[in-house]
Amino acid sequence: MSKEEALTPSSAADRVEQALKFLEGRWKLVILFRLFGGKVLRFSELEKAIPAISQKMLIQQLRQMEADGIVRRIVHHQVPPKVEYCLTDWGQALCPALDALLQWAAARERPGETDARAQSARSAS
Amino acid sequence: MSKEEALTPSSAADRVEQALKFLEGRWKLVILFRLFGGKVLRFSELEKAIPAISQKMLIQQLRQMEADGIVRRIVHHQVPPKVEYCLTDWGQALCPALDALLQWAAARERPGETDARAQSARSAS
DNA sequence: TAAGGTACTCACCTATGAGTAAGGAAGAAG
DNA sequence: CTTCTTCCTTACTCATAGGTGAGTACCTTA
Repeated sequence: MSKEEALTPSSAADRVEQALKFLEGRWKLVILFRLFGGKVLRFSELEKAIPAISQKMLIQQLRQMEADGIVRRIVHHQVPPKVEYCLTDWGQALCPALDALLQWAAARERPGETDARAQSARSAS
Repeated sequence: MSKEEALTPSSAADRVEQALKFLEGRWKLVILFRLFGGKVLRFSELEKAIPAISQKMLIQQLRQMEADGIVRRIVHHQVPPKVEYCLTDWGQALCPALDALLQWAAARERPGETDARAQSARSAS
């Protein structure tokens, strides 16, 4: 509200698209929600928690999220290998944003939730 | 906060994915931001406002958004055809959700914005 | 009759993401 | 020396979203 007043429709759309890129990917959200709340899971635990995912996809999505700074990867140099994953602070910070999205979706077909004015002009046939 | 306590990680991820489906599509957000603020534009105006889009893509995205209940289509039965598009109330209600997303994205690489505690466990090498 | 603008449709092509199947490093256990 | 577990990689196929370019229906103007 205080520093950006010169955002055109295009630039705003661009930024949102950039933000959404972090969430794109068939399994990112599933992983995210498994890790919300400060949970720390190892690779095999995630595999068990998400039966439908393949190892390749799991690691691919995890790596992308790690590169994006959403999840943190903790390697324990043991044998057999042990690698744990958890959210970064920034990853945790997604919670309110996703919540806003959920509330928006929940307001579908439920008039008078966001603002009470009825929709006036309908079709000037 | 009051009615849904039984949402598993999977179901929550599912709902967010459902919500994000409404925004998926190369041009949806661009169109959305052109229409935010109660603006009413006709087809040719949208075409001019978004030069990179083709007619097919424009109409495709508009139709999907109309079917989703995000935009309203107003047909004037004139003789050069005139069709106008604007957002529904629900479409307008997307604003705060997208704003939350933007704020989250803006918090990247800026520590101490959401919560001030430093990240403790780093890598148990 | 012909040209032209507006909103829209259709047939086709391609780049990308998702998926499957298989294999590999690196020791510990036997 | 073989086998086991765990995490991860590589090679390949496939479905789909996105994109191009052309065409259509309608009526006006000249």
